[in-house]
Amino acid sequence: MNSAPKVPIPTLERLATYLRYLIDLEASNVDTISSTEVERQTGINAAQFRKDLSYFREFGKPGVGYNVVELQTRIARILQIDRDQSVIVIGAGNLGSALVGYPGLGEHHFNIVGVFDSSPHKIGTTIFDLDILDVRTLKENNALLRARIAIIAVPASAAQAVAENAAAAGVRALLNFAPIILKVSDRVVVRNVSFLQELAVLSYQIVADVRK
Amino acid sequence: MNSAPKVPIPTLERLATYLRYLIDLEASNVDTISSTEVERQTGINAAQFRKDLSYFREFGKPGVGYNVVELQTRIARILQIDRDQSVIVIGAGNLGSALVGYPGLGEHHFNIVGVFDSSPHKIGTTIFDLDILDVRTLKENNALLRARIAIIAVPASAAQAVAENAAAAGVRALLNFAPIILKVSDRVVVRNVSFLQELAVLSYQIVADVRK
DNA sequence: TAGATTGTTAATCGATTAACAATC
DNA sequence: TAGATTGTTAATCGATTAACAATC
Repeated sequence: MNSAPKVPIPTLERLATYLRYLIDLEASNVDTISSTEVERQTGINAAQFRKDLSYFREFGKPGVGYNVVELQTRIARILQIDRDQSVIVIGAGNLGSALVGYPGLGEHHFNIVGVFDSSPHKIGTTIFDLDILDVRTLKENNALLRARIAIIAVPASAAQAVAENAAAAGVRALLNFAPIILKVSDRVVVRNVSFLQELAVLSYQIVADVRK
Repeated sequence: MNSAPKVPIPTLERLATYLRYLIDLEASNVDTISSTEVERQTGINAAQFRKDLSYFREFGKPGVGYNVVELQTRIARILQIDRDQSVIVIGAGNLGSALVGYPGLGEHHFNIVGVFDSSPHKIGTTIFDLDILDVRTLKENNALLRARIAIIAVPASAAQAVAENAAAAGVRALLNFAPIILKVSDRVVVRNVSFLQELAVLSYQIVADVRK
């Protein structure tokens, strides 16, 4: 029964890029687009684009191209962002707060439904109209909130424990901003975002570039 | 003269991970580590680890392993984060402000030396002891600040123009948080961070997982 | 020395790109 | 129909992993 072909992660990442791009095209009243045009505008190889889509059955018309609105709808459905998703944010520091207020989230159906922190000074206060809850009550609260995605924006020293608590509270996916490798059950998917790593790579590339 | 072997990007990313891990090891007073032990603790394949290091000449002693402090020093030097680097942040909204105050940056020699915004309400005020400067004066200011890395934390609609101004101001590397594909000269390196993309991939993976 | 572990070459795996028959 | 462009297979490229001689 498991005939679903495994979709490469880079394909999924590009799918999100295509979606953003298609939203812009729709706003510009473009109704059809070809893979060659996608390449011209985004730099992503036309064959790559077609191959990426081919993991999910047909989308386009040979000789014509892809209908912008239809493709947009299909990609949104594939990524499950055609419907509301509840997300919790753990850690209400500068970064956590910025994420709670991040403007694009709602538009993409990611609804922040809870914010948690451990500091007595923060618990009970609000950010962007959300009460900051005690991280120790994560499990009880998420029994009601039912978020399956959690954003971890706590210091590295707290992140592993937070990840475990989130998993115990029914969370299935973690977006981790703490600079640490989380060890979680394979029922939980993790993606890491590391500012320091990004800057370090850039730092190397500036110099490597000079050598060419 | 161009005999430098091309280092894969994933290798550079892992190098930053190794560095973090080595700093932790040093704090725990471990002085030697083997590639097998690295695999056990980080999940990164031992051969991968050795291969990654092999792009940069020898580090270890056969039969013994790697000296933690020495390896740490060498990786920091490769990534150019053994010395101070000036970084500017463009966009002083929630995200930009959070990045200016991000605690790990200074420890890794990334010094935020300037923050820019376009809003008259923000220009002239301070965040984390830094004056917010007028983004229209980017070029003049960076002639003094001499940052080669810029973090772009402005809305998508402003990002392309900001990237061009940064490049004109001598910036060589961009860490872009705006959800848009920047078009820049190939003298400028870019890395993108997209929260929405990360969440979208997780969103897909939660469901894909169920099918297995 | 014997045991352990490196650095590197070769084998494998997976992702990207090219090519082209099918089709609108 | 002729021209354009898809979906997919095959070729290429590059990264990961395994294997092992060199060496501490």
